[in-house]
Amino acid sequence: MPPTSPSDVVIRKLQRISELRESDLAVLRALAIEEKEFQANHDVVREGDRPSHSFVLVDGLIGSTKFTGEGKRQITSFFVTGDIPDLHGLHLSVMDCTFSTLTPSRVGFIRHDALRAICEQHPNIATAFWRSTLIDAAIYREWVTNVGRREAFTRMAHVLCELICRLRAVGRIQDHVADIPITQAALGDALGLSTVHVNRTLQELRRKGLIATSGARVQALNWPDLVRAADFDATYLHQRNPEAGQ
Amino acid sequence: MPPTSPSDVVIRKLQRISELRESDLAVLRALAIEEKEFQANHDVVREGDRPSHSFVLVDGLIGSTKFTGEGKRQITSFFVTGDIPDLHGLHLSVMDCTFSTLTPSRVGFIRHDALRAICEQHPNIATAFWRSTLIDAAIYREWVTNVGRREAFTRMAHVLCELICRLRAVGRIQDHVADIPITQAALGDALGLSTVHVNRTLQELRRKGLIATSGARVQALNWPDLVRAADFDATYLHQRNPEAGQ
DNA sequence: CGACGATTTGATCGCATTCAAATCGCGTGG
DNA sequence: CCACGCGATTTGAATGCGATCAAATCGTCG
Repeated sequence: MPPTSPSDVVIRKLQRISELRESDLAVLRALAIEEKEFQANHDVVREGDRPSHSFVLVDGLIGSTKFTGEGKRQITSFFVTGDIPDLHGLHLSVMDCTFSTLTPSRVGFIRHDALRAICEQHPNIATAFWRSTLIDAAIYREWVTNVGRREAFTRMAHVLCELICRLRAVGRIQDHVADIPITQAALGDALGLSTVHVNRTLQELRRKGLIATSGARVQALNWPDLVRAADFDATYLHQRNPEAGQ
Repeated sequence: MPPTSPSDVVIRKLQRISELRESDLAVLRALAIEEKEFQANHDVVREGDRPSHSFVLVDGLIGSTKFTGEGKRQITSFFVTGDIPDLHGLHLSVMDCTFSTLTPSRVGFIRHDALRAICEQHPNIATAFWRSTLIDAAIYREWVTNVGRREAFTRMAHVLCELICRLRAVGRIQDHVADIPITQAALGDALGLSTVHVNRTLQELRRKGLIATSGARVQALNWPDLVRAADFDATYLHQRNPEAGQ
């Protein structure tokens, strides 16, 4: 099969979250997207930038990150294949966060003026993009709760559940096995925990038989129990067919 | 002067964050909004609801809240006059969080179908509404960072700075004096802290001469130092004229 | 005055951090 | 093929920030 084109990735993403007409698809297929590769731990867009493009994540894992004045890093959300992490840049001129690759990634850049033209002429597509940013916001909300009110064990289980659900939705998972070469340090930055505690928490999850890890691979050994331990309810992901691939 | 109409509040809000034409204003002025009063600590919209309206906060303070399985509450964001907290409900059918009043509040309900019709016919207004939800998302992002990586003292100072900035932007503040009858318990739920620790943290802020409180009133005694202590940078609020009223 | 919610204080506990060092895993070069 | 280097993971011990529990005080409204 031919390599997936970036615009296909965008189309599939929008189809997962909203209803598109055949005419909309044609418009999106014609969208010019410039592809680029990044190694792990590279900034795609930086806080303070005033970008003229947004980017779609074609493959890999990206984090929206912020730094405190003390230099501590917080990852405020993950992004997987199909996501358009900085779509908000279309209407917010200054970036208030940095988007960094957490694994080697392929991204496609889309000109803002092209997006604006499409949104103006195709309200249906505009709504789909809008909806995409709203789902991102829903995830941020859940993360506030996760970091603010859940203890480390539950918190860790919760992000893992989220990642597995989102990766499954984009076909990146077989049998609850996620191939995520994410470091424990990055997990800590996402959870507001120290690396040391991330390590111990993962050990506890393994000891309880909820997950198995082999290198970068994380496997949910007992999905129902993991979900329960995580206090996880996928509603906030607003997936149209959440049970797909269960 | 005549009492402010809900649609005026909406118009002012949108004007603060984007450029509107005279024709847009006329459309918005014609928007039907049904006003309602709520006491403090009442749910306006609940998690799980599938509302047919969104609401604008005409006066008061509202929190977007979530509960963990253990029954712990997290406030994921505050909303002030002019904000449309559940605008995301326009494109996300199921509510993933509850909106509760933190003080007695006046809110105005706007039908989704009316909003959809406007957005379809006036891309300019649609963009303004979209932008409003993007700013909400930016605030959620900052809160993840605040709760995840800042210690109690800085964290508390940070929310206070945010609240003061936002209240000032809507003319609810004279001389850094905010009239916010918010309980320490609610502050704790917003910060992911216990009520006891909120109390002690506020005492520390007072002891250092950064704030003064008298009942519900919070006063920034030394704005530059408070901002510094808070590690606060208002960029994420995406206000068009951030220095207004400084 | 009485009542109830909010604030304040004191004492103890525990989860997670911090610091330090050892081990593992893997790619590179001798 | 082995030695080396470097980043990631793991382990141990000590510390501390904030939670929890319990009780007193304040404030306001009926």
